[in-house]
Amino acid sequence: MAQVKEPEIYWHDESEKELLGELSAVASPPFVSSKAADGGTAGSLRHVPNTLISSAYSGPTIEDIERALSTKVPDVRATSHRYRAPVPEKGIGKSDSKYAVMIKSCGGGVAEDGYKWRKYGQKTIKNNPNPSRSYYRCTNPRCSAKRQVERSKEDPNMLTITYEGLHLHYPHFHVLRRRPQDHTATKLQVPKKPKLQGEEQLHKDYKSQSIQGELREEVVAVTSGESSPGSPDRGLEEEATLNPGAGKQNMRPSDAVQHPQGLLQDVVPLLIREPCSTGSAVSSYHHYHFFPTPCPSYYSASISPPTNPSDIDLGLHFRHSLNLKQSKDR
DNA sequence: CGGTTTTGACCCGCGC
DNA sequence: GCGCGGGTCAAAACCG
Repeated sequence: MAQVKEPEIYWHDESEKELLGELSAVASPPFVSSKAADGGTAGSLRHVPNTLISSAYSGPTIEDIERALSTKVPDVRATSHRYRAPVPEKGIGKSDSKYAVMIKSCGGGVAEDGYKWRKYGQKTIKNNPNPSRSYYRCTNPRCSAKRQVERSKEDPNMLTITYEGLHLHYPHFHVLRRRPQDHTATKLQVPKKPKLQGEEQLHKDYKSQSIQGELREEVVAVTSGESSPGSPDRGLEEEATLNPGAGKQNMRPSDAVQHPQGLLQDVVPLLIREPCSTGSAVSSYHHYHFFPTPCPSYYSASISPPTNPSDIDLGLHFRHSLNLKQSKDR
């Protein structure tokens, strides 16, 4: 794989150093990837031992983050709400850190991935019968992650989500879930008027998204746990930012129990774990059921371009986990 | 009222 | 140099 280069990341203050310290203990990236940049065949499904998940990741690494943090640049964001995100010619912010995920859309929307995105543009794409590509940027001001969502040319039911950049914070729901009171609040949070559909609704419902506990725990059990203790005194956002988890190499069994949701959401985009959580009905009303309705296409996600034999077929993994859960429920 | 989405305009890289 | 197309900006509209 091409060496991942430095992202353009702007840091505001000394707290970033703390973040760096936390990140240094993290082995898990925000997204599964990837050797995606190494090339391969999209859609190929292979079952790889779970233990390879972390090793298969070839996206931004801690080293990359450290390098990025070592290259401080003037903080444009801090001085102006309007900024033009620098797009380095080379580096993590560009092609090397792109992860294309193909996912079958259920219900006309795109799946949640655990992060909060703000749409900043939309373009019609030439040679694509499907109307447009949407551009999203992570709402976390410290985060330079972006993603593009477009429908596949071949199959309008397939969404191609291209992630670009690196999340330097927890997924949003991770924070919600980590606090018992938040969890309760989330559980009771039901939108009064689910109106929007598809991707739009996704963003609206984002804050009410909760973890589908049972499956999540199953998946975590076969992948990786999270050991960062977290600080109950920190605010949500701060906790999300400064406490991005810890690597499984540091994990103790008790940690997995304490934080059953683990790092999964840090590692696997929720769209893969939960590709059908595309609307308010799913994300808001069914907090404790992985899928409210049968969704035959779940886990049809694949990392693209998949690359080499060490690629992970997360889909197969999670399908397996889901099957376990469904059998239990029967 | 603050955050998000929409959407036309603008910027910029690339190919010819 | 020019045109094209992808990516981003930014003001207005929308929404809770």
